[in-house]
Amino acid sequence: MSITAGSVFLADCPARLAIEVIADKWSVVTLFALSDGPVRHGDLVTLIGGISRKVLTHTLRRLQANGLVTRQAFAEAPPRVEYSLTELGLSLQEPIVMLTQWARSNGEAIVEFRETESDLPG
Amino acid sequence: MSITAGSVFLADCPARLAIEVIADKWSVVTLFALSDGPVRHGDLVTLIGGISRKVLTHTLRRLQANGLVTRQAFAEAPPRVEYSLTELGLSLQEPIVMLTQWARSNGEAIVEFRETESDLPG
DNA sequence: GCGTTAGGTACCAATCGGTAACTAACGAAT
DNA sequence: ATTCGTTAGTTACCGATTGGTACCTAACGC
Repeated sequence: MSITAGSVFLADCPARLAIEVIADKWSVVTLFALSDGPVRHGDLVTLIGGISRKVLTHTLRRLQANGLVTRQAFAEAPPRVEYSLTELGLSLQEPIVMLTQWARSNGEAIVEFRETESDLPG
Repeated sequence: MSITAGSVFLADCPARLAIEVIADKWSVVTLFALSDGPVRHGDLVTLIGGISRKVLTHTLRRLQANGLVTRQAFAEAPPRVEYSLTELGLSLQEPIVMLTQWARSNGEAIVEFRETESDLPG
C-alpha cells in the first residue's frame, strides 16, 4: 500500500478526486450500462431499475463534467439524446466490469451474512 | 451486458445490494487501506486523509454489518481495536486495487478535463 | 488527576433523492 | 387549427441521509 505522490489516501489529490467521481452507486451502474455502446436517456431509465429521470440526468451531467461520458443530441422530434463513454470512460470499463461481476458473484453472500447476523443472540 | 437473474440493473437483487454497499467513496478507500492486513482505528484515521473519526467508525460498522470487515478489540489499556478484511472482503481486493490504480493513473486526466472545460466560451 | 484510544451523542449544515408539475419541439390524430 | 403523445429536461418542494464539530464516557498506566 505505497503512499506515493498521487494516492487515494491524500484528501486533495487527483487520485482521490477520481474516486469521489466514480465511487458512487448510480455512477457505477450508469457507467456499466454504457459499456456496450451509446444508450438513449429513456433506455437508461428503463434499464437501470430504481433510478429516477432526475437522478439519472444529474449522474450523467456529473460524469460528463468529469470527462467520462459524452452527450449527443439529435435534432429530431421527439428528441433523441445518446450517451456514450469517452476514451477516459472506456479506460474505466475493465475496473467497472470487475466490480459488477464481483457484485453478481458475491451479492448473495452479503444477503446470507445479514440473515445469519440478525439471528445472533443479543 | 446480459441482464441475468442477479443483475446490478435490478433494483432489488443481491448484486445491486452489493454495489450499494461498496460503491461509496469512504468504503472504497477504507477497504483499500485494509488490503495489506489489520489496521488499528487510529491508524486508519491518520492514513485516510480527510476522514473524521465518526465517519470512519460508521463506514467500518457498515462494512462489518455486511460481512466485509471484522473488528477485533484487545483487552488492553489504552484500548486497541484492529480491523481486517474477511474472506469476502479479500475477494474484493482485486477489484478495489484495480479501481484505485485507475484513480492514480487517470485522476490527472479528470483535473485537466475540468480545466479545459472551464475555458469554454459561454 | 492526566493522557491515551475507541467510541458514542447532540446539534447543525449540506447534499441526495423522490414526486409532481412544467417547458420545448414536433408528428399524428381529430 | 387544435389537441394529444412523445422524449428530454428543469424546477419546486419536501424528507432522508451524510458529514462536521464539539463534547461526553470507559478503562487503565503514570
